[in-house]
Amino acid sequence: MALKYALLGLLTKNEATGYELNQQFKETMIHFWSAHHTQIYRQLVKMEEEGLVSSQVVHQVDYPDKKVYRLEDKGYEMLLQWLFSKEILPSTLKDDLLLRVSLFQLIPADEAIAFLERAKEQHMFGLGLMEKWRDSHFPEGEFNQEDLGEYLTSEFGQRYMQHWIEWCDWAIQVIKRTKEKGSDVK
Amino acid sequence: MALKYALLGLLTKNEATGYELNQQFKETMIHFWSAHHTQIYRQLVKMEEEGLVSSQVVHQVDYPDKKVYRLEDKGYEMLLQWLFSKEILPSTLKDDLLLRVSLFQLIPADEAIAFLERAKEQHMFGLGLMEKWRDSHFPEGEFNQEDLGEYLTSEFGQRYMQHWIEWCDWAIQVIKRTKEKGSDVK
DNA sequence: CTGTACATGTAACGCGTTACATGATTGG
DNA sequence: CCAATCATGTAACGCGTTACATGTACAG
Repeated sequence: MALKYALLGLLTKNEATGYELNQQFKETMIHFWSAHHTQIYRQLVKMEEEGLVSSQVVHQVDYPDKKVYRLEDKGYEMLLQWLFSKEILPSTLKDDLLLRVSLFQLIPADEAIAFLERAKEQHMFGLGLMEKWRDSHFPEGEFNQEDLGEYLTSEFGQRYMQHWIEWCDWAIQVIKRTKEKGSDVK
Repeated sequence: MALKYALLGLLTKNEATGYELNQQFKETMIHFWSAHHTQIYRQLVKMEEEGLVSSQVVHQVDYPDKKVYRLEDKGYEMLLQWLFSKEILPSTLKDDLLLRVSLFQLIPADEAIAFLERAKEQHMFGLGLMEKWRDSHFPEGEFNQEDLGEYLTSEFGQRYMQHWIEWCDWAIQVIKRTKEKGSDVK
């Protein structure tokens, strides 16, 4: 159900095509969400059937026609209701990389360390992108009231990346220490 | 595909019933994964068809019969192949709570603060559970080589909770500050 | 007498992922 | 000439969630 609210939320800022909504997902929601364009198109069709959004086809000369979606009152009401009423459940992770980490006892220590070092690089790269994004959107940490949500979640994303990187360093040290102790561990 | 590997991974430790695998998910994989028992039963049937695991029905007198699954060589090989070969992609979050945070500009500041305070409590509760679990499984931070993966991922889970809690404190302060400045923000 | 744990599932539906399809314009 | 970008989708399949179904034993 949450993709629906994500799309309604984006449409509170501007009317947009499915394509543009997909771009916005990749750009701003990367901090805490992801969605494929196929999901977005599917969801938009459903939401129009339910009367939450409406669409208008815009003819273009040099480009293919596009379909612009606009938020309807019913959609806005549903969004606000969700924002106020839904209960708060602790968030759960679901992470492929950590699943592999949880089985590190099955592979050699060197493999495990190499894995963590590559994972660290990936997250450092991600952090770099987020920092750049924040600098261009909120220079000097300044933000407008209408961007409050984005400001808060982008900080979350950045801290999450830092947490990952720090944990990688910690985990690498742990494995190196158990390696030194050698076979007398266990 | 990942649930398959999670189950194969658990079965490297011991043979188990679907019920027990579900318990183990809730207990140890809570740090980075979740799965419903219905998924687990469905996946086990498929894995048996593929010859990755085998099962044996054990009759019981006072309880219903149970079906014990055991890892087969083919399953173990597939698991190791996955552990070694699959490329490393940066992890992506998907979090309902953050989706709501990203729309905080649509609700009053007091509501937003109340939301964050409840979210903080939830994560403090989660942290407490994880700390208890770690103390009982790894007293004094000691662990056996065969538990390396669990040791590393449970640290990740704990740090993740701490990161959440710290971010909540930060976000609450940000909102309080914009509230003070009042209408001259924007 | 009620709820919880044990133990295993089916059915229905919705979300997530991958592959495929089409076809124009612009930049290197 | 090739790749990328703009723009919109269908189809197939697998994963995730919720509701329902069945029946016993034990603790409070």
